[in-house]
Amino acid sequence: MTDTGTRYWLLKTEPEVFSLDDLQRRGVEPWEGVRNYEARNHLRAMSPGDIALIYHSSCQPAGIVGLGTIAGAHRPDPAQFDPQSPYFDPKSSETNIRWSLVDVAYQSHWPRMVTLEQIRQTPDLAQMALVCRPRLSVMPISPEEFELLRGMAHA
DNA sequence: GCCAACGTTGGC
DNA sequence: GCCAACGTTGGC
Repeated sequence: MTDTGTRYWLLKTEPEVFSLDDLQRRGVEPWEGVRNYEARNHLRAMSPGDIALIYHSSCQPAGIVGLGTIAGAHRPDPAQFDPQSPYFDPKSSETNIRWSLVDVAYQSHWPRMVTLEQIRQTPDLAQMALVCRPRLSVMPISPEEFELLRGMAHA
């Protein structure tokens, strides 16, 4: 019997490029441009209905601002085949699809942002890849971490 | 298959 | 905008 429980993921985005407000306006957005194999493997492990914690990076303050849901199975990222795209990858082909994306649907803004600083100051969150692996842009979140973060957002 | 050079990420 | 950390590339 495979695990069918809801899983939790963290997705980073630079709000100057694409923010949670943008996701709310769009409704659903293809999460394109992930070009790191570990992050890609996490995308490929996602299932429809999984929860995405949306994290704003490269801004002041950085932190988790709300939630999305994974809206469909992963699929090839079309940008890898588009020479006009900044995410073009000449080594990708139809028979060697290097990069994947998932579609992310807007769910909610949290009542208050949970900042990176708060996360760092919380001992039970010190194992998060966000802290230990600062350059990873897609990462799994445990149910325990999710509940703790959700509580901080609603405190 | 090692590893130096290079490019990118992301906090500050 | 700086720069440390670190993932990726490519010459050997």
